[in-house]
Amino acid sequence: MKLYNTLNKKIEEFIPNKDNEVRMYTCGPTVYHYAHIGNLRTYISEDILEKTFKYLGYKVTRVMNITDVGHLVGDGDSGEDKMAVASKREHKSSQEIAKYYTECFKKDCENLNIRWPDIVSNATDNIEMYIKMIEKLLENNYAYISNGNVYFDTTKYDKYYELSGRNSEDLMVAVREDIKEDKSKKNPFDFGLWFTNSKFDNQQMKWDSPWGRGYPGWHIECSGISIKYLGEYLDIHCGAEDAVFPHHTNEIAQSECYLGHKWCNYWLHFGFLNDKDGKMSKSKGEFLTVDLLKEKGYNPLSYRYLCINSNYHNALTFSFDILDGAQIEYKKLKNKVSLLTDDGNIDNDKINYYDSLFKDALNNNLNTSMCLTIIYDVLKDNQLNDITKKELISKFDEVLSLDLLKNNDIDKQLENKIKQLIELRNNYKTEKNYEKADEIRDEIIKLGVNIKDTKEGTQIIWN
RNA sequence: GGGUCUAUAGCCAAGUGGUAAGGCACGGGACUGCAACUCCCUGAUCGUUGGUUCAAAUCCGACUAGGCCCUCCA
Repeated sequence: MKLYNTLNKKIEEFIPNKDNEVRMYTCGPTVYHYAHIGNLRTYISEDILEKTFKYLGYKVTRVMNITDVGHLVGDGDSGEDKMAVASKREHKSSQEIAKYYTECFKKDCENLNIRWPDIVSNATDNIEMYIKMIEKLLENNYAYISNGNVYFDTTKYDKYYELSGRNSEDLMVAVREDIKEDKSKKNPFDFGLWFTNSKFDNQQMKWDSPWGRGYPGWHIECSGISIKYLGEYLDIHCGAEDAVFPHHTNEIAQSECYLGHKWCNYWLHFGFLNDKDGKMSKSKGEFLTVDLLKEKGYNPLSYRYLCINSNYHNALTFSFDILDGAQIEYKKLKNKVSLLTDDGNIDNDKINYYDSLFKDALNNNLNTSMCLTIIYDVLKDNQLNDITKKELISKFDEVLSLDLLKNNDIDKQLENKIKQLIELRNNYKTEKNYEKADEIRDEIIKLGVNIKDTKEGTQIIWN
Protein backbone atom coordinates (compact mmCIF):
# COMPACT_ATOMS: atom_id res chain seq x y z
CA MET A 1 0.00 0.00 0.00
CA LYS A 2 1.06 3.56 -0.60
CA LEU A 3 1.40 6.07 2.23
CA TYR A 4 2.74 9.58 2.60
CA ASN A 5 6.00 9.18 4.47
CA THR A 6 7.11 12.31 6.30
CA LEU A 7 10.64 10.96 6.39
CA ASN A 8 10.99 11.16 2.60
CA LYS A 9 8.31 13.79 2.01
CA LYS A 10 6.52 11.70 -0.56
CA ILE A 11 3.93 9.02 -1.10
CA GLU A 12 5.70 5.70 -1.32
CA GLU A 13 5.09 1.97 -1.13
CA PHE A 14 4.86 0.66 2.40
CA ILE A 15 7.11 -2.37 2.89
CA PRO A 16 7.38 -3.76 6.42
CA ASN A 17 10.54 -5.35 7.73
CA LYS A 18 8.91 -8.77 7.87
CA ASP A 19 6.47 -9.95 5.23
CA ASN A 20 2.87 -9.70 6.33
CA GLU A 21 3.73 -8.29 9.73
CA VAL A 22 3.35 -4.71 10.86
CA ARG A 23 4.75 -3.30 14.06
CA MET A 24 3.00 -0.05 14.65
CA TYR A 25 3.58 2.59 17.28
CA THR A 26 1.15 5.40 17.93
CA CYS A 27 1.75 8.29 20.30
CA GLY A 28 -0.97 8.31 22.90
CA PRO A 29 -2.63 11.03 24.92
CA THR A 30 -1.43 12.97 27.90
CA VAL A 31 -4.05 12.24 30.50
CA TYR A 32 -4.31 15.51 32.31
CA HIS A 33 -7.66 16.51 30.89
CA TYR A 34 -10.54 15.29 28.76
CA ALA A 35 -9.68 14.67 25.13
CA HIS A 36 -11.35 16.99 22.67
CA ILE A 37 -12.58 15.77 19.32
CA GLY A 38 -9.50 17.22 17.63
CA ASN A 39 -7.31 14.94 19.73
CA LEU A 40 -9.59 12.08 18.84
CA ARG A 41 -9.31 12.68 15.11
CA THR A 42 -5.77 11.34 15.26
CA TYR A 43 -6.89 8.18 17.04
CA ILE A 44 -9.69 7.63 14.54
CA SER A 45 -7.17 7.84 11.71
CA GLU A 46 -4.81 5.45 13.47
CA ASP A 47 -7.66 3.06 14.08
CA ILE A 48 -8.50 3.05 10.39
CA LEU A 49 -4.86 2.52 9.49
CA GLU A 50 -4.59 -0.42 11.86
CA LYS A 51 -7.79 -1.99 10.54
CA THR A 52 -6.65 -1.37 6.96
CA PHE A 53 -3.43 -3.27 7.56
CA LYS A 54 -5.46 -6.14 8.93
CA TYR A 55 -7.94 -6.00 6.08
CA LEU A 56 -5.06 -6.23 3.63
CA GLY A 57 -3.83 -9.35 5.38
CA TYR A 58 -1.09 -8.08 7.66
CA LYS A 59 -0.65 -9.27 11.19
CA VAL A 60 -0.52 -6.09 13.24
CA THR A 61 0.96 -5.41 16.64
CA ARG A 62 0.10 -1.93 17.78
CA VAL A 63 1.48 -0.19 20.83
CA MET A 64 0.36 3.07 22.35
CA ASN A 65 1.69 4.99 25.33
CA ILE A 66 -0.28 6.90 27.93
CA THR A 67 1.65 9.92 29.11
CA ASP A 68 0.96 10.08 32.82
CA VAL A 69 4.04 11.98 33.84
CA GLY A 70 6.03 14.99 32.76
CA HIS A 71 3.62 17.81 32.54
CA LEU A 72 0.71 16.93 34.69
CA VAL A 73 1.51 19.92 36.81
CA GLY A 74 3.36 23.13 36.35
CA ASP A 75 4.07 23.45 32.64
CA GLY A 76 2.99 26.34 30.49
CA ASP A 77 -0.16 24.69 29.30
CA SER A 78 -1.62 23.81 32.65
CA GLY A 79 -1.77 27.42 33.73
CA GLU A 80 -5.09 27.56 31.94
CA ASP A 81 -6.01 23.98 32.62
CA LYS A 82 -8.79 24.57 35.08
CA MET A 83 -9.70 20.95 35.54
CA ALA A 84 -6.21 19.91 36.55
CA VAL A 85 -5.92 22.90 38.83
CA ALA A 86 -9.26 22.01 40.37
CA SER A 87 -8.19 18.44 40.86
CA LYS A 88 -5.09 19.63 42.58
CA ARG A 89 -7.11 21.79 44.90
CA GLU A 90 -9.15 18.73 45.72
CA HIS A 91 -5.91 17.09 46.76
CA LYS A 92 -5.93 14.53 44.02
CA SER A 93 -2.57 13.10 43.11
CA SER A 94 -1.14 12.99 39.61
CA GLN A 95 -1.83 9.28 39.63
CA GLU A 96 -5.48 9.80 40.41
CA ILE A 97 -5.82 12.42 37.72
CA ALA A 98 -4.11 10.17 35.19
CA LYS A 99 -6.27 7.20 36.09
CA TYR A 100 -9.46 9.20 35.81
CA TYR A 101 -8.66 10.72 32.44
CA THR A 102 -7.37 7.45 31.05
CA GLU A 103 -10.78 5.95 31.75
CA CYS A 104 -12.44 8.92 30.07
CA PHE A 105 -10.23 8.49 27.04
CA LYS A 106 -11.08 4.81 26.87
CA LYS A 107 -14.76 5.63 26.92
CA ASP A 108 -14.31 8.18 24.12
CA CYS A 109 -12.60 5.51 22.05
CA GLU A 110 -15.49 3.13 22.64
CA ASN A 111 -17.97 5.76 21.56
CA LEU A 112 -16.04 6.36 18.36
CA ASN A 113 -15.45 2.65 17.64
CA ILE A 114 -11.71 3.06 18.07
CA ARG A 115 -10.21 -0.31 18.91
CA TRP A 116 -8.08 -0.22 22.05
CA PRO A 117 -4.52 -1.07 20.92
CA ASP A 118 -2.97 -4.46 21.69
CA ILE A 119 -0.53 -2.95 24.12
CA VAL A 120 -1.19 0.28 25.99
CA SER A 121 1.54 1.21 28.38
CA ASN A 122 1.81 3.96 30.94
CA ALA A 123 4.90 6.14 30.78
CA THR A 124 5.44 5.55 34.50
CA ASP A 125 5.57 1.77 34.09
CA ASN A 126 8.77 1.78 32.06
CA ILE A 127 11.21 3.90 34.06
CA GLU A 128 13.89 1.21 34.12
CA MET A 129 13.84 1.07 30.31
CA TYR A 130 14.45 4.83 30.04
CA ILE A 131 17.29 4.60 32.55
CA LYS A 132 18.85 1.76 30.58
CA MET A 133 18.70 3.78 27.37
CA ILE A 134 20.00 6.98 28.93
CA GLU A 135 22.90 5.11 30.50
CA LYS A 136 23.93 3.77 27.11
CA LEU A 137 23.55 7.16 25.44
CA LEU A 138 25.80 8.69 28.12
CA GLU A 139 28.29 5.86 27.72
CA ASN A 140 28.53 6.49 23.99
CA ASN A 141 28.76 10.26 24.40
CA TYR A 142 25.44 11.07 22.78
CA ALA A 143 24.31 12.61 26.02
CA TYR A 144 25.84 14.75 28.75
CA ILE A 145 25.07 15.84 32.29
CA SER A 146 24.63 19.50 33.04
CA ASN A 147 23.23 21.26 36.07
CA GLY A 148 21.87 17.97 37.44
CA ASN A 149 20.03 17.01 34.25
CA VAL A 150 20.87 14.63 31.43
CA TYR A 151 20.59 16.10 27.92
CA PHE A 152 20.84 14.63 24.46
CA ASP A 153 23.50 16.35 22.38
CA THR A 154 21.85 17.02 19.03
CA THR A 155 25.16 17.88 17.36
CA LYS A 156 26.28 14.25 17.76
CA TYR A 157 23.60 12.94 15.45
CA ASP A 158 24.04 14.12 11.89
CA LYS A 159 20.56 13.21 10.66
CA TYR A 160 18.88 15.21 13.39
CA TYR A 161 17.00 17.49 10.97
CA GLU A 162 16.08 14.83 8.40
CA LEU A 163 12.47 14.36 9.43
CA SER A 164 11.50 17.99 9.86
CA GLY A 165 13.55 19.41 6.99
CA ARG A 166 14.92 22.20 9.18
CA ASN A 167 18.37 23.34 10.08
CA SER A 168 19.82 24.67 13.28
CA GLU A 169 20.55 28.14 11.88
CA ASP A 170 16.96 28.98 11.06
CA LEU A 171 15.26 27.62 14.12
CA MET A 172 14.19 30.20 16.63
CA VAL A 173 14.88 29.59 20.28
CA ALA A 174 12.07 29.66 22.82
CA VAL A 175 9.63 30.99 20.28
CA ARG A 176 6.64 30.49 22.52
CA GLU A 177 6.03 33.14 25.12
CA ASP A 178 5.44 30.69 27.93
CA ILE A 179 8.75 28.90 27.43
CA LYS A 180 11.98 30.08 28.93
CA GLU A 181 15.28 29.09 27.41
CA ASP A 182 17.12 26.44 29.41
CA LYS A 183 20.65 27.73 29.94
CA SER A 184 21.98 24.36 31.06
CA LYS A 185 22.10 23.04 27.50
CA LYS A 186 25.22 23.07 25.37
CA ASN A 187 23.19 23.68 22.24
CA PRO A 188 19.80 25.35 22.19
CA PHE A 189 18.07 22.36 20.58
CA ASP A 190 19.41 19.69 22.88
CA PHE A 191 16.62 18.08 24.84
CA GLY A 192 16.24 16.61 28.29
CA LEU A 193 16.44 12.86 28.87
CA TRP A 194 16.30 12.97 32.66
CA PHE A 195 15.66 15.82 35.05
CA THR A 196 16.70 16.02 38.66
CA ASN A 197 16.92 19.77 38.71
CA SER A 198 13.61 20.77 37.24
CA LYS A 199 12.22 24.16 36.51
CA PHE A 200 9.01 22.69 37.88
CA ASP A 201 9.70 22.48 41.58
CA ASN A 202 6.24 21.09 42.28
CA GLN A 203 6.73 17.93 40.22
CA GLN A 204 4.97 15.17 42.14
CA MET A 205 6.31 12.02 40.54
CA LYS A 206 9.96 11.18 40.99
CA TRP A 207 12.11 8.08 40.73
CA ASP A 208 15.61 7.14 41.79
CA SER A 209 18.17 7.04 39.02
CA PRO A 210 21.96 6.96 38.63
CA TRP A 211 21.78 10.75 38.29
CA GLY A 212 19.65 11.35 41.33
CA ARG A 213 15.97 11.41 42.13
CA GLY A 214 14.01 12.86 39.24
CA TYR A 215 11.85 12.10 36.28
CA PRO A 216 12.28 11.29 32.57
CA GLY A 217 12.12 13.72 29.69
CA TRP A 218 9.06 13.61 27.52
CA HIS A 219 10.57 12.13 24.36
CA ILE A 220 12.36 9.14 25.89
CA GLU A 221 9.01 7.70 26.87
CA CYS A 222 7.84 6.84 23.36
CA SER A 223 11.22 5.50 22.26
CA GLY A 224 11.49 3.39 25.37
CA ILE A 225 8.02 1.90 25.18
CA SER A 226 8.29 1.26 21.47
CA ILE A 227 11.63 -0.52 21.67
CA LYS A 228 10.59 -2.45 24.75
CA TYR A 229 7.42 -3.86 23.21
CA LEU A 230 8.13 -3.82 19.48
CA GLY A 231 11.83 -4.45 19.32
CA GLU A 232 14.67 -2.76 17.51
CA TYR A 233 12.95 -2.48 14.14
CA LEU A 234 9.73 -0.56 13.96
CA ASP A 235 7.65 -0.52 10.76
CA ILE A 236 5.54 2.56 11.21
CA HIS A 237 5.29 5.36 13.73
CA CYS A 238 2.23 7.60 13.77
CA GLY A 239 1.15 10.81 15.39
CA ALA A 240 -0.41 14.20 14.79
CA GLU A 241 1.42 16.69 12.61
CA ASP A 242 2.53 18.81 15.54
CA ALA A 243 4.69 15.95 16.78
CA VAL A 244 7.07 16.06 13.82
CA PHE A 245 9.27 18.57 15.56
CA PRO A 246 10.55 18.25 18.13
CA HIS A 247 8.93 15.09 19.52
CA HIS A 248 9.44 12.62 16.67
CA THR A 249 12.69 14.25 15.64
CA ASN A 250 14.01 13.64 19.12
CA GLU A 251 12.66 10.13 19.23
CA ILE A 252 14.56 9.23 16.08
CA ALA A 253 17.78 10.77 17.39
CA GLN A 254 17.78 9.02 20.75
CA SER A 255 16.48 5.70 19.42
CA GLU A 256 18.95 5.38 16.56
CA CYS A 257 21.88 6.46 18.71
CA TYR A 258 20.83 3.96 21.34
CA LEU A 259 20.29 1.11 18.86
CA GLY A 260 23.18 1.95 16.56
CA HIS A 261 21.10 1.47 13.42
CA LYS A 262 18.07 2.74 11.54
CA TRP A 263 14.94 2.39 13.63
CA CYS A 264 11.77 3.13 11.72
CA ASN A 265 11.20 3.51 7.96
CA TYR A 266 7.77 5.09 7.85
CA TRP A 267 6.47 8.13 9.70
CA LEU A 268 2.84 8.99 9.24
CA HIS A 269 1.33 12.27 10.42
CA PHE A 270 -2.26 13.34 10.73
CA GLY A 271 -3.70 16.76 9.99
CA PHE A 272 -5.34 18.87 12.65
CA LEU A 273 -8.94 19.52 13.35
CA ASN A 274 -9.19 23.29 13.40
CA ASP A 275 -11.95 25.63 14.32
CA LYS A 276 -12.40 28.81 12.32
CA ASP A 277 -9.58 30.45 14.28
CA GLY A 278 -7.11 27.62 13.72
CA LYS A 279 -5.85 25.03 16.14
CA MET A 280 -8.41 23.68 18.54
CA SER A 281 -7.29 23.96 22.11
CA LYS A 282 -8.53 22.93 25.48
CA SER A 283 -8.31 26.38 26.93
CA LYS A 284 -9.80 28.64 24.30
CA GLY A 285 -13.25 28.61 22.81
CA GLU A 286 -15.71 25.80 23.35
CA PHE A 287 -14.18 22.62 24.73
CA LEU A 288 -15.53 20.02 22.34
CA THR A 289 -15.68 16.58 23.88
CA VAL A 290 -17.48 13.46 22.75
CA ASP A 291 -19.80 13.81 25.72
CA LEU A 292 -20.69 17.32 24.64
CA LEU A 293 -21.53 16.10 21.15
CA LYS A 294 -23.79 13.46 22.68
CA GLU A 295 -25.47 16.04 24.88
CA LYS A 296 -26.17 18.12 21.82
CA GLY A 297 -27.81 15.15 20.13
CA TYR A 298 -25.03 14.03 17.85
CA ASN A 299 -24.09 10.43 17.30
CA PRO A 300 -20.31 10.19 17.87
CA LEU A 301 -20.15 8.08 14.73
CA SER A 302 -21.33 11.07 12.73
CA TYR A 303 -18.05 12.64 13.69
CA ARG A 304 -16.22 9.48 12.68
CA TYR A 305 -18.02 9.68 9.34
CA LEU A 306 -16.85 13.27 8.96
CA CYS A 307 -13.27 12.21 9.56
CA ILE A 308 -13.56 9.30 7.15
CA ASN A 309 -14.96 11.57 4.47
CA SER A 310 -11.83 13.70 4.72
CA ASN A 311 -8.19 13.01 4.01
CA TYR A 312 -6.23 12.11 7.13
CA HIS A 313 -3.31 14.19 6.02
CA ASN A 314 -5.11 17.50 5.54
CA ALA A 315 -6.40 19.95 8.06
CA LEU A 316 -10.11 19.69 8.66
CA THR A 317 -12.18 22.63 9.79
CA PHE A 318 -14.79 21.94 12.39
CA SER A 319 -18.07 23.74 12.88
CA PHE A 320 -21.45 22.53 14.01
CA ASP A 321 -22.79 23.25 10.53
CA ILE A 322 -20.25 20.86 9.09
CA LEU A 323 -21.06 18.25 11.72
CA ASP A 324 -24.76 18.70 11.00
CA GLY A 325 -24.03 17.89 7.38
CA ALA A 326 -22.03 14.82 8.32
CA GLN A 327 -24.74 13.63 10.67
CA ILE A 328 -27.38 13.90 7.96
CA GLU A 329 -25.16 12.06 5.50
CA TYR A 330 -24.41 9.37 8.02
CA LYS A 331 -28.04 8.88 8.99
CA LYS A 332 -29.15 8.71 5.38
CA LEU A 333 -26.47 6.20 4.54
CA LYS A 334 -27.37 4.04 7.49
CA ASN A 335 -31.02 4.28 6.66
CA LYS A 336 -30.40 3.12 3.10
CA VAL A 337 -28.47 0.16 4.42
CA SER A 338 -31.22 -0.69 6.87
CA LEU A 339 -33.72 -1.05 4.01
CA LEU A 340 -31.74 -3.92 2.48
CA THR A 341 -33.35 -7.33 2.76
CA ASP A 342 -31.79 -10.78 3.06
CA ASP A 343 -33.03 -11.85 -0.36
CA GLY A 344 -30.95 -13.73 -2.89
CA ASN A 345 -27.66 -15.54 -2.82
CA ILE A 346 -24.28 -13.96 -2.39
CA ASP A 347 -22.63 -13.21 -5.72
CA ASN A 348 -18.95 -13.85 -5.14
CA ASP A 349 -17.77 -12.34 -8.40
CA LYS A 350 -19.38 -9.05 -7.47
CA ILE A 351 -17.98 -9.31 -3.98
CA ASN A 352 -14.49 -9.69 -5.37
CA TYR A 353 -14.96 -6.85 -7.83
CA TYR A 354 -16.05 -4.29 -5.26
CA ASP A 355 -13.70 -5.59 -2.63
CA SER A 356 -10.74 -4.99 -4.90
CA LEU A 357 -11.97 -1.45 -5.59
CA PHE A 358 -12.22 -0.90 -1.85
CA LYS A 359 -8.72 -2.22 -1.29
CA ASP A 360 -7.38 -0.04 -4.09
CA ALA A 361 -8.83 2.99 -2.36
CA LEU A 362 -7.21 2.04 0.93
CA ASN A 363 -3.96 1.23 -0.80
CA ASN A 364 -3.96 4.68 -2.30
CA ASN A 365 -2.71 6.53 0.77
CA LEU A 366 -5.80 5.63 2.77
CA ASN A 367 -8.36 7.21 0.49
CA THR A 368 -11.25 6.79 2.88
CA SER A 369 -13.60 9.24 1.19
CA MET A 370 -13.30 7.04 -1.90
CA CYS A 371 -14.26 4.10 0.32
CA LEU A 372 -17.52 5.86 1.10
CA THR A 373 -18.08 6.50 -2.58
CA ILE A 374 -17.68 2.78 -3.20
CA ILE A 375 -20.36 2.07 -0.62
CA TYR A 376 -22.72 4.45 -2.40
CA ASP A 377 -21.85 2.74 -5.68
CA VAL A 378 -22.65 -0.65 -4.19
CA LEU A 379 -26.00 0.61 -2.92
CA LYS A 380 -26.89 2.02 -6.33
CA ASP A 381 -25.78 -0.98 -8.38
CA ASN A 382 -28.98 -2.65 -9.58
CA GLN A 383 -27.02 -5.70 -10.78
CA LEU A 384 -26.47 -6.55 -7.12
CA ASN A 385 -28.98 -8.28 -4.89
CA ASP A 386 -29.52 -7.11 -1.34
CA ILE A 387 -27.69 -9.93 0.38
CA THR A 388 -24.57 -9.26 -1.69
CA LYS A 389 -24.77 -5.57 -0.89
CA LYS A 390 -25.08 -6.37 2.78
CA GLU A 391 -22.14 -8.73 2.66
CA LEU A 392 -19.96 -6.08 1.01
CA ILE A 393 -20.96 -3.37 3.43
CA SER A 394 -20.35 -5.68 6.33
CA LYS A 395 -16.82 -6.34 5.05
CA PHE A 396 -16.10 -2.65 4.45
CA ASP A 397 -17.33 -1.80 7.91
CA GLU A 398 -14.56 -3.94 9.39
CA VAL A 399 -12.31 -1.04 8.43
CA LEU A 400 -14.63 1.94 8.62
CA SER A 401 -16.40 0.86 11.82
CA LEU A 402 -19.46 3.00 11.24
CA ASP A 403 -21.89 0.36 12.54
CA LEU A 404 -23.65 0.49 9.20
CA LEU A 405 -25.45 -2.79 9.76
CA LYS A 406 -26.09 -2.44 13.43
CA ASN A 407 -29.65 -1.71 14.42
CA ASN A 408 -28.75 -0.13 17.71
CA ASP A 409 -29.96 -2.95 19.92
CA ILE A 410 -33.64 -3.03 19.23
CA ASP A 411 -35.58 -3.31 22.40
CA LYS A 412 -38.38 -5.88 22.01
CA GLN A 413 -40.60 -4.14 24.51
CA LEU A 414 -40.17 -0.88 22.67
CA GLU A 415 -40.89 -2.58 19.38
CA ASN A 416 -44.15 -4.00 20.67
CA LYS A 417 -45.22 -0.64 21.98
CA ILE A 418 -44.51 0.97 18.64
CA LYS A 419 -46.42 -1.73 16.82
CA GLN A 420 -49.45 -1.04 18.98
CA LEU A 421 -49.19 2.65 18.26
CA ILE A 422 -48.94 2.02 14.53
CA GLU A 423 -52.06 -0.12 14.64
CA LEU A 424 -53.88 2.63 16.49
CA ARG A 425 -52.67 5.21 14.00
CA ASN A 426 -53.78 3.10 11.05
CA ASN A 427 -57.26 2.85 12.56
CA TYR A 428 -57.41 6.62 12.79
CA LYS A 429 -56.14 6.87 9.24
CA THR A 430 -58.92 4.58 8.03
CA GLU A 431 -61.39 6.84 9.80
CA LYS A 432 -59.60 9.79 8.13
CA ASN A 433 -58.98 11.25 11.55
CA TYR A 434 -55.60 12.61 10.51
CA GLU A 435 -55.26 14.90 13.48
CA LYS A 436 -55.19 11.93 15.85
CA ALA A 437 -53.02 9.95 13.43
CA ASP A 438 -50.43 12.72 13.37
CA GLU A 439 -50.45 12.95 17.13
CA ILE A 440 -49.58 9.29 17.35
CA ARG A 441 -46.89 9.63 14.73
CA ASP A 442 -45.30 12.40 16.79
CA GLU A 443 -45.46 10.14 19.78
CA ILE A 444 -43.67 7.40 17.88
CA ILE A 445 -40.98 9.79 16.67
CA LYS A 446 -40.43 10.82 20.26
CA LEU A 447 -39.54 7.23 21.04
CA GLY A 448 -36.59 7.58 18.72
CA VAL A 449 -37.78 5.84 15.57
CA ASN A 450 -39.28 6.85 12.24
CA ILE A 451 -42.06 5.20 10.35
CA LYS A 452 -42.65 4.78 6.68
CA ASP A 453 -46.01 4.27 4.99
CA THR A 454 -45.78 1.78 2.16
CA LYS A 455 -48.21 -0.26 0.14
CA GLU A 456 -47.41 -3.25 2.31
CA GLY A 457 -48.14 -1.32 5.48
CA THR A 458 -46.26 0.86 7.90
CA GLN A 459 -42.60 0.06 8.47
CA ILE A 460 -40.49 0.96 11.46
CA ILE A 461 -37.24 2.72 10.64
CA TRP A 462 -34.74 2.41 13.45
CA ASN A 463 -32.42 5.42 13.64
C1' G B 1 12.82 34.66 9.86
C1' G B 2 12.90 29.31 8.65
C1' G B 3 10.62 24.41 7.92
C1' U B 4 6.37 21.71 6.35
C1' C B 5 1.54 20.97 4.42
C1' U B 6 -2.80 22.78 1.87
C1' A B 7 -5.90 25.72 -1.95
C1' U B 8 -11.38 21.76 -6.84
C1' A B 9 -19.12 23.94 -7.00
C1' G B 10 -22.97 26.68 -0.80
C1' C B 11 -20.55 22.52 2.42
C1' C B 12 -17.44 17.67 2.93
C1' A B 13 -14.48 16.02 -1.05
C1' A B 14 -12.24 12.30 -5.43
C1' G B 15 -8.81 13.23 -9.12
C1' U B 16 -1.14 11.25 -9.52
C1' G B 17 -0.80 14.41 -18.09
C1' G B 18 -5.82 13.33 -22.15
C1' U B 19 -11.03 17.55 -21.97
C1' A B 20 -14.00 17.53 -13.78
C1' A B 21 -16.18 10.85 -9.09
C1' G B 22 -19.33 10.60 -4.86
C1' G B 23 -22.14 12.55 -0.70
C1' C B 24 -24.89 16.64 1.72
C1' A B 25 -27.57 21.19 1.10
C1' C B 26 -30.70 24.06 -2.55
C1' G B 27 -34.39 23.68 -6.58
C1' G B 28 -37.83 20.49 -9.62
C1' G B 29 -40.54 15.76 -9.97
C1' A B 30 -42.55 10.68 -8.28
C1' C B 31 -44.55 8.41 -3.82
C1' U B 32 -47.95 10.15 0.69
C1' G B 33 -54.18 12.26 3.50
C1' C B 34 -49.98 15.75 4.68
C1' A B 35 -45.11 14.55 6.06
C1' A B 36 -40.82 11.67 6.90
C1' C B 37 -38.18 7.82 4.36
C1' U B 38 -36.99 6.25 -0.60
C1' C B 39 -36.35 7.03 -5.94
C1' C B 40 -35.46 10.31 -10.45
C1' C B 41 -33.60 15.12 -12.58
C1' U B 42 -30.59 19.72 -12.03
C1' G B 43 -24.76 22.69 -10.66
C1' A B 44 -18.06 23.98 -11.05
C1' U B 45 -12.88 24.48 -16.02
C1' C B 46 -10.20 23.36 -10.70
C1' G B 47 -6.55 30.39 -5.59
C1' U B 48 -3.78 34.08 -9.21
C1' U B 49 -0.07 34.21 -12.90
C1' G B 50 3.90 32.59 -16.13
C1' G B 51 6.18 28.12 -18.34
C1' U B 52 6.87 22.78 -20.22
C1' U B 53 3.65 19.67 -23.53
C1' C B 54 -0.05 17.92 -29.30
C1' A B 55 -2.61 17.90 -24.43
C1' A B 56 -2.40 20.23 -17.27
C1' A B 57 -6.85 20.60 -11.90
C1' U B 58 -2.79 17.06 -12.48
C1' C B 59 4.54 18.69 -13.98
C1' C B 60 7.95 23.29 -13.07
C1' G B 61 8.47 28.69 -11.41
C1' A B 62 6.48 33.05 -9.13
C1' C B 63 2.72 35.22 -6.34
C1' U B 64 -1.53 35.19 -2.91
C1' A B 65 -4.21 33.02 1.11
C1' G B 66 -4.49 29.54 5.03
C1' G B 67 -3.05 25.35 8.63
C1' C B 68 0.78 23.11 11.72
C1' C B 69 5.81 23.45 13.88
C1' C B 70 10.56 26.02 15.74
C1' U B 71 11.48 22.64 23.63
C1' C B 72 6.33 18.58 26.84
C1' C B 73 -0.34 20.82 22.33
C1' A B 74 -3.17 15.14 18.82
